Amino acid sequence: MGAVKTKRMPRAVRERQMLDAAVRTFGQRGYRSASMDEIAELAGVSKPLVYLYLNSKEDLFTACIRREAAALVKAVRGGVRPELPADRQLWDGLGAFFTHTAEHPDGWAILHFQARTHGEPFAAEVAGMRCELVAFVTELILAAAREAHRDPDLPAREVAGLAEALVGAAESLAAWANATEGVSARQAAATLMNFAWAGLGNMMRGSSWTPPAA
Amino acid sequence: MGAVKTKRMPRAVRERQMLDAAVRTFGQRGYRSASMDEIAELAGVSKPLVYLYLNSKEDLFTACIRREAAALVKAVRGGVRPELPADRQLWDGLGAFFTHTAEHPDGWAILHFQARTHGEPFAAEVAGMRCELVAFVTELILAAAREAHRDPDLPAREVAGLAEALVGAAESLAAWANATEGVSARQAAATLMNFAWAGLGNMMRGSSWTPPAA
Amino acid sequence: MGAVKTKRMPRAVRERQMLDAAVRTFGQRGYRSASMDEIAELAGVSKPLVYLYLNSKEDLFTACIRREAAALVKAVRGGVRPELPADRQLWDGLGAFFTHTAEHPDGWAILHFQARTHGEPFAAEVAGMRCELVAFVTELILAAAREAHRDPDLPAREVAGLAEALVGAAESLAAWANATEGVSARQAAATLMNFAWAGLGNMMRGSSWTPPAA
Amino acid sequence: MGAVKTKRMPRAVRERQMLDAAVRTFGQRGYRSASMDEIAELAGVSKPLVYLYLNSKEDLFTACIRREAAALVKAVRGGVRPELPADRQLWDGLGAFFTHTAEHPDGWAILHFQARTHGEPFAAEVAGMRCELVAFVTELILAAAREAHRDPDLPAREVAGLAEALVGAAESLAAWANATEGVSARQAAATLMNFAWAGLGNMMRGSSWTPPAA
DNA sequence: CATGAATGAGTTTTCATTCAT
DNA sequence: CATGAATGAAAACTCATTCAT
Repeated sequence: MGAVKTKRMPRAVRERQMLDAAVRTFGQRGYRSASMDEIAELAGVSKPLVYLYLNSKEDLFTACIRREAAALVKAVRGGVRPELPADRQLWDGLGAFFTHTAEHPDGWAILHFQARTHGEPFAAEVAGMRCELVAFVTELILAAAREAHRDPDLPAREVAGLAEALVGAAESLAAWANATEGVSARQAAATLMNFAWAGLGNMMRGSSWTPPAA
Repeated sequence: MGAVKTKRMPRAVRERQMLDAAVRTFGQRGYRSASMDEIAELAGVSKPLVYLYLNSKEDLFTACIRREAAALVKAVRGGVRPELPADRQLWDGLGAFFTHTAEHPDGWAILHFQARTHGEPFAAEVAGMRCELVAFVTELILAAAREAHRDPDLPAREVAGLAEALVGAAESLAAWANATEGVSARQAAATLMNFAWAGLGNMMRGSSWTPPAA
Repeated sequence: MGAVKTKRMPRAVRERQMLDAAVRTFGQRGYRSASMDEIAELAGVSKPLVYLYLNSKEDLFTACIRREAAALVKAVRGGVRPELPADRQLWDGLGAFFTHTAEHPDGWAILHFQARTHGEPFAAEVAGMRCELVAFVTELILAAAREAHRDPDLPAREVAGLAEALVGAAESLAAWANATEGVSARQAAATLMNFAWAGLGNMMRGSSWTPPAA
Repeated sequence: MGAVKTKRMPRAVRERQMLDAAVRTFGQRGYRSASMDEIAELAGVSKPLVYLYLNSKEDLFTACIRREAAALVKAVRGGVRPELPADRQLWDGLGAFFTHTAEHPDGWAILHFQARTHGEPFAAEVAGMRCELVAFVTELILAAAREAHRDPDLPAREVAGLAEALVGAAESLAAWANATEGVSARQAAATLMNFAWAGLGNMMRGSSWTPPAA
């Protein structure tokens, strides 16, 4: 395991090794419990080199978050083809999401668990990624409405709520699917797709559950 | 006025103060970052007293989790009246859930973020509570099916998936509602209720979105 | 075990219980590792009472040393009958010594191990007891010389050395006999008696091993 | 002059300094009372460095025991010349023993007092060294018997008892010689040598003190 | 560039000891 | 008398971080 003791590698490669090690360590131990010693050792470099390239533990963690967030967004966006119908795009996007999180459990642990539990600087970083995903889902909802020849003037607040709930449910299900034996990415996607499509149909039909007067 | 340095309080009172301080500190700083010093100071007692009453940081954290989990379950169960129809019960339960989490943000942070990111002993504690909530939702789904004079032989796996997604979405929305200015517990509940009711209707109708052959 | 929760016992009894508990705890855990909490609990009294009666941990330990030292000296002196010949007295004294230390292992641990490893105040206390024993042995040696109609002008320094070596050997053998399965007090005494009697005979005969010029 | 705050020394040197400081501190204060702070300060380094090189207080103490035990055994074995007669070897060995313990009082305190009073892991370490010494003495006793043209079938148990008593007496006398003004290593060795030689002669002659019927 | 050597500041935890009731 | 409530002080140990070489 670990990197073989090779010398004089270009900086970019070294940095990648460090980030790999950091993601793994942060993902498994958590931000506070992970030690720079452990990360440096796993990366196969000396500690001062980590500091030279990545400044501090905080910066290192931030770099991890950014890299993993970008990778996730790229995977989701790259998983859909814009020329297909909206429902198919949503399906493909969910599939890509669950597949990516299942294949990068440490990265997902960082984004979902660690980054949000250690103060503003990190939480904000993840919030940015979440925004992108919510925006992406919102687009798809509106596209679906257009395709159904519905007036695009769906109530903005409800669309926002739907998108938010959908992303939130996806995040929860990702953890569940990762942890539960026998639940595949495809099954998780199917469960959620049904959920989402029903809610969306309801909304476009204008029919909804009416809360009591309270 | 305020918490003047009062001395010699009965043990039960002091323990409550300590737990209050601990919940707040753990919720805001995270398990590892929270220091026993800070907790003791916030509780207005010396550190040795915290150890005398609560043994260790681990035990203290566990005690926090238990108390907050019990309080949340009690709030949800106490928010519904079993003689009402199932949909009304679900609505009331969701309302109670969002209200309670909004009113106890630190407790919710502990349950949702901190406890799950710091190893088995803690995660298991929360998993117990989650099970109770999922079971509660599952009951309601089945009750709703009965009330609609549907055969109660809904596919178990789908009901489980629905309940899981619903609870997961609720958990995510709780954080969102807490963080987003202008989103009330009532609104969060409404969004989710619509979502849930549509999914449930779909399921009972047997209609669902069909994934492509892939 | 422990003392049954009885109230209002005379001070002397309470003190005895505390010393019993302290001897046991100090003997097994060592001076530093023994905690006042543990001692108080084992004695079946509250901690402040221990302080009321015995002042401090140091004083408590000193009291233990004194009691156990006195008991040991009393056992040895009480084990011999002055009207018997010197060799029989030595034999009986050694027997009493090994029997007592075997029957009071915690007390012996305090005297032999703990008291000597924790600084002057305690070491001095034990040194006193040792002096008594050495003096006792010296008496016997001189008595033996008299009985053998030897001039009592044996070289003082050699007598001192012999007594010292004898007591030292006895102390070491006590630990060895306590720890080694199958070595009884009687056997330990026999081994040492042979040793001693031979050395004594040698000395009285004036014959001794002569060191090289060096 | 003196130990000016010198920096950046090779690891081996620093380790030696730390062990020196630890032996001194443990020897004088005892295992529990010695603090890592004090040891680090006496060694002229920071505490983390002590932990970096020697892991824990337990490991540090074990390292001390090992070093001092090895040094003592080496001194004794190195003090004798195997080509000389057995009695001369015993004399030289005792001399080396008393000289070494007198010159390294802290090391001897660790071996004789501290290590044996603080639980198995440490006691076992010393027991090993003791075994070596007892074995060495046993060899010499048998050699002496051979030189005296005695049948080498001395009773094993008695030889063991003699060796044990001899080593025990030596250990006790070492403390006595260290503590008593005006008792040199040579004198201690002479006292014990007489003792031993007489006992040995007795044993080879088959004559011994006979305990009363009891 | 790369690294072995080094540390300041902080962590959890324990313990002897004292009062107010 | 007896005790539950409370703490100051210090212990072992860890970690992010920096230089001199």
